[in-house]
Amino acid sequence: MLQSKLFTKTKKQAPKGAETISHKFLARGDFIDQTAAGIYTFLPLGWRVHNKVENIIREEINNIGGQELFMPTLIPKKSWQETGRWETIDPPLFIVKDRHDKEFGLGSTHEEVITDLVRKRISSYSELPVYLYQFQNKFRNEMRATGGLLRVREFIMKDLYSFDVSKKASMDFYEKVRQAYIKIFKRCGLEVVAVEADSGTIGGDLSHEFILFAETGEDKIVFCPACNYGANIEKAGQATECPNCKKKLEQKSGIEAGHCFHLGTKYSQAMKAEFIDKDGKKKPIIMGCYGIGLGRLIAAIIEVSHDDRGIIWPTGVAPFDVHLLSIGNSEKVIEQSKKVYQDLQKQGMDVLYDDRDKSPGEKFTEADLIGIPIRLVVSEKTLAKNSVEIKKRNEKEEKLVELKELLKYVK
RNA sequence: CGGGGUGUAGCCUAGCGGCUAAGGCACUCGCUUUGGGAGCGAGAGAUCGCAGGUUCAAAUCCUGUCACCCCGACCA
Repeated sequence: MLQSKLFTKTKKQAPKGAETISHKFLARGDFIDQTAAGIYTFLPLGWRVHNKVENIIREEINNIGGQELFMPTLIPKKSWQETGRWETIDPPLFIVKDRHDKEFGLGSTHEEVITDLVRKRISSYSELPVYLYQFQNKFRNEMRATGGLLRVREFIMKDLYSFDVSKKASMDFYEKVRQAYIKIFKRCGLEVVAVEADSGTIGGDLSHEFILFAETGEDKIVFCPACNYGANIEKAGQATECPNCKKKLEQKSGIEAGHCFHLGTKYSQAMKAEFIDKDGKKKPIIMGCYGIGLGRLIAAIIEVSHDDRGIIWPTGVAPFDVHLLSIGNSEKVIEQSKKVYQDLQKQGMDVLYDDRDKSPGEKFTEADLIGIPIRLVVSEKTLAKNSVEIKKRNEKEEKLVELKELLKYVK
């Protein structure tokens, strides 16, 4: 894409109110725009990142047998009442009325809807397991939104629901999701730990949070550096030594990047989602649910991957693969830049080409802020040596490579 | 929801009873410039969040209201 056509514009100063690093850089790079408290627009660059992250998650969840579907945002009161959550959900639902005064809760989580789907279609053990997921807007009526994308009131979540015939099968899948999550976070450049947590109003008998250690995190956890045991501080209570290895526990703060719940039969019993087992008896389906908030994940990536100049996107989640800058506006430079741009595109690379008539300093500074992993420069200087300069965002030194060798270095 | 804070041009800020509301970024035009947010000149852009009040005079003081931010509580 030509940067001269890019809708968004970077800013020298972050808007007032932006306090966390991720919020400042997302705002300055014009990845997002605030519409209201805790409600954001993803602008073209931000949405590209969002799509990259979404696709990583999609691949990994498909790999463990997930089938993608899409459920509605408007969920009738009746559905929530089946499980009693119309009253008990906290933070409370956003409630809207239709023109006949009928009430709906905007989806904050979809156990009721999906359990209804499954009970209408599943009747035998032979039809299980099923693993269903979606990417969908979630609405959370929080008391207060904080930290840019870290805690918002509307966001897109990947929510996966598992339906198994036995506790053992369900726990095996729970473990598979855990492994898939580790892969997802790794591909996003994050090292996370799974810690024991409370299951809140979602319910169930077992729950893990995937925590990324970061100063800006609002989740407090205790962590055992010796054996990697961890627990949410509410779950851990007053414990000061590790229940596994008895070593001293450390307190850390972190960002909750994902959450797994083993629900058991909480929803299937309430909603009569049952199957006929081999022995001919009706049994409730064993369920689990698994969420990742995409916006928060994106913010988390920035919290751990940046320098004082801007974002350092890990390869794979960056808005573009390559940022090509042309310095100087001689015919030769422009012609050669265009050629490099086209050649890279032919190779299937996603290239942002800074074709604007701006000062070099401005282009460099903006490139660092936006944080695309590979930066190429075409200028009189590089052309004198028949070369292109290449610099990785996460490295200090740039180097010259010959034009004909370029593809080897970029791929 | 309790406590604190802030609303001035698209963004960041100055002005805090007194003349035509000031500066930086961004924007438009011209010339220059081209390896780390360029220089000079010209220009456009604001009912000072909104409503009411006090005053000869209100961006400035008072009351109300709305919005946003921070701390706390809450958090699927």
